[in-house]
Amino acid sequence: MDKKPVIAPKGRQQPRVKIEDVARKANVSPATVSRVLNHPDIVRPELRDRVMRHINDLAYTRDSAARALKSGRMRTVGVIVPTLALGIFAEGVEALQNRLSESGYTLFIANSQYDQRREFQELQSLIERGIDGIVLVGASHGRELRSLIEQAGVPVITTYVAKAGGGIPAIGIDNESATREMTEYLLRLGHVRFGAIANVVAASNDRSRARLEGIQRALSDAGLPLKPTQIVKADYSLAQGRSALRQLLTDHPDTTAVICTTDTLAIGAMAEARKMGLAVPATLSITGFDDVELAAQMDPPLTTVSVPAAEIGRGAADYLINAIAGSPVPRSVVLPYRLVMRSSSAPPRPSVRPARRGRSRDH
Amino acid sequence: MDKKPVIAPKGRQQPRVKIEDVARKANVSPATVSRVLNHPDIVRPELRDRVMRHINDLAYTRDSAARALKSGRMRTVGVIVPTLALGIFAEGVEALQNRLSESGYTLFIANSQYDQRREFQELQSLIERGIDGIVLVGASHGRELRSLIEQAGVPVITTYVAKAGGGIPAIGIDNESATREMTEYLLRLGHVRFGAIANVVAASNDRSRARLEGIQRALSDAGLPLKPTQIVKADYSLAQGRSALRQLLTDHPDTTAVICTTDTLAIGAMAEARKMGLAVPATLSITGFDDVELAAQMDPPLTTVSVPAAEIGRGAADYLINAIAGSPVPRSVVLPYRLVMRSSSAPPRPSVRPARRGRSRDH
DNA sequence: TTGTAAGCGTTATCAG
DNA sequence: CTGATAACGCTTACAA
Repeated sequence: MDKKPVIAPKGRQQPRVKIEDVARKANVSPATVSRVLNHPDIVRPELRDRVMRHINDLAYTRDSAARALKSGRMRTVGVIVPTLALGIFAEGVEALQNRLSESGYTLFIANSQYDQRREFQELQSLIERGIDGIVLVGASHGRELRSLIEQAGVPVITTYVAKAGGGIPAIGIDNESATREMTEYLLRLGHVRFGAIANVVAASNDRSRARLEGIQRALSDAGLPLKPTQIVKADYSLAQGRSALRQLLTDHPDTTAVICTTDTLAIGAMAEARKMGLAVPATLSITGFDDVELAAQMDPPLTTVSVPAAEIGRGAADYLINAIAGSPVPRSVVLPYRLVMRSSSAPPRPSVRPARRGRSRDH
Repeated sequence: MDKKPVIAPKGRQQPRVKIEDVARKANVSPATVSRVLNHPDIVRPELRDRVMRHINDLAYTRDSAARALKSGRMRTVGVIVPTLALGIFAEGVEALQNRLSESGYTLFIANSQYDQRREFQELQSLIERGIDGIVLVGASHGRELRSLIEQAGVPVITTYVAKAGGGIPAIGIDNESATREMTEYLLRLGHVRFGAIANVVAASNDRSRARLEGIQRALSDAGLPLKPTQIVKADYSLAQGRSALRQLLTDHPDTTAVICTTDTLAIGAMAEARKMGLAVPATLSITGFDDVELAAQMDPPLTTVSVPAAEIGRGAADYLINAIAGSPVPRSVVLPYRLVMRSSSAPPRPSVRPARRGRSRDH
């Protein structure tokens, strides 16, 4: 009896079963075995069954490297997300993988940490791997990357945005329009002193940039353009949501509505508001973006924009599967977002103004 | 002279640059080009540089299928997680991918939705893809799956647990010991009426099962064994944390400490406690597990167990890289967890009991 | 140090 | 309907 050493044995295990082994056992040629697997309908049923039995007996599976070499197709798709730490991307990737898996594709994953150089490198590595399709996130991609894609001649789709430059097809939502609507909703409630917290620190985060533009545009159109100090830039952490709110209220203590470009920031802002003793929404309305699971469970529940991440993932999978097969595909797919009005937003308190203020009358 | 057949490989655009093209341009043999790429040190520098120039000129990259076929190595690793929706897994996958990428490996990802059958199928598909290593999650894997792994002869490691059955190496924490410590801490604070909320609904969630056992064992050892109604089973959603707390307090209104097997459940429980008007921690102590980003930002901040997810991901990558290379590898790696005492836990209020009691003297 | 040539396992073509 | 055979693009003995 051999005692298991702490050290893994270096030796290669028993050689893989190959098509020839099956052929020999079944007394047919390798070609026939191949046909049984790839075109069962052109093999005499009786023979087909016999071969199949041997295939199962030997637990034979085709070598994917050899298949890929022969056919030029890997049946593999790659995705590069900025990070998996954001639930919204994780959800999209999960849906993408599930749909691809149903169609016999396998998914390579990589992350760029919001760094365009890293994105390029990871993509290069994936292309060298011979992937048949590429899923990216966002609209901002260097022209270097676009020419890499072009040269590789691999179908690509970018996600979470409604359109992208360089002729790259996209599937996602119109981020700018979503925040514009959200802002208009707050305007209708009667707000006039706004603040925005936007995670536009990462150069490549065009989603948040578009969202910020939506806010700015709506407010400009309403004759209430945001001053630079009314916009606090942050990364995507909860803690930055807190400090951003604090800074915003230091500069503009009379703000009544804060629009955040992600739920994470909004949740941080709500936490800070609570700590500062500000009632949400009585004193301050706060809104987010993404509709993460927690949003609905906050106290008060967070008003936000729901992003159909799973649908984006599935749509990207379908797009690529069709494109790879040479089937016709749409140029772009704009998915609907959904404004979810919850209790973190309300009309501003009428009595907020400077001077001494009497007791609030509304409750 | 064999001209290229009229029927080009379906769908391929301009034929790929191959090693022979580079060789011709550089006036060397294909073997030399190959050596420049794979063993640069054994090629005369001058020649090497010339070849390199042509490689760059033509933007040549090796066909990975052909390489894999020849070498029997795909330089590819696969991971199967229950879901990416849990930040803890997303974080681990991200770290895993980053480390693998540094070593020239690419990561296939799949998810099982906590379903052992799906896990088996996904693994089968990955193995057919010729992956060189496998990362799994948790200790519970059917013997069918284990024999599949054995037969494939591919290195494997399972994560987030300290040990697994079937001789599978593991990297992770001792979940049972962690909750035992947490429970003992609450006992030391003076709690005697406990409740547990555990996401043990998914049959394959052995992490939470182990955590629950840790709680039970500590309480049994303290002579305070949990009754079945003191244990509420849930899935891993925030909403279930809410309803679980409500149910627990319906059955045992005098509970002073609730131990949850995940932060998500704990956060749900805290939300519900607030809604019910129960002060945390004054009336009720609540603890979680995972130390997600939000835990520290809660009000009050959540006492929890910090799980080194990134370290687990990196460790799994290193393990596989070594195992694939035939280097010695440890049988298992137990990583330290960290109890993070925050303000959601405190001694029970002395005045909860029936009969009158003197004022507490300790403060 | 560089070139030649033999496969790696599969599948498509063509002949039987 | 089935069998022999020639690639697919690359790496690595082995030869020069």
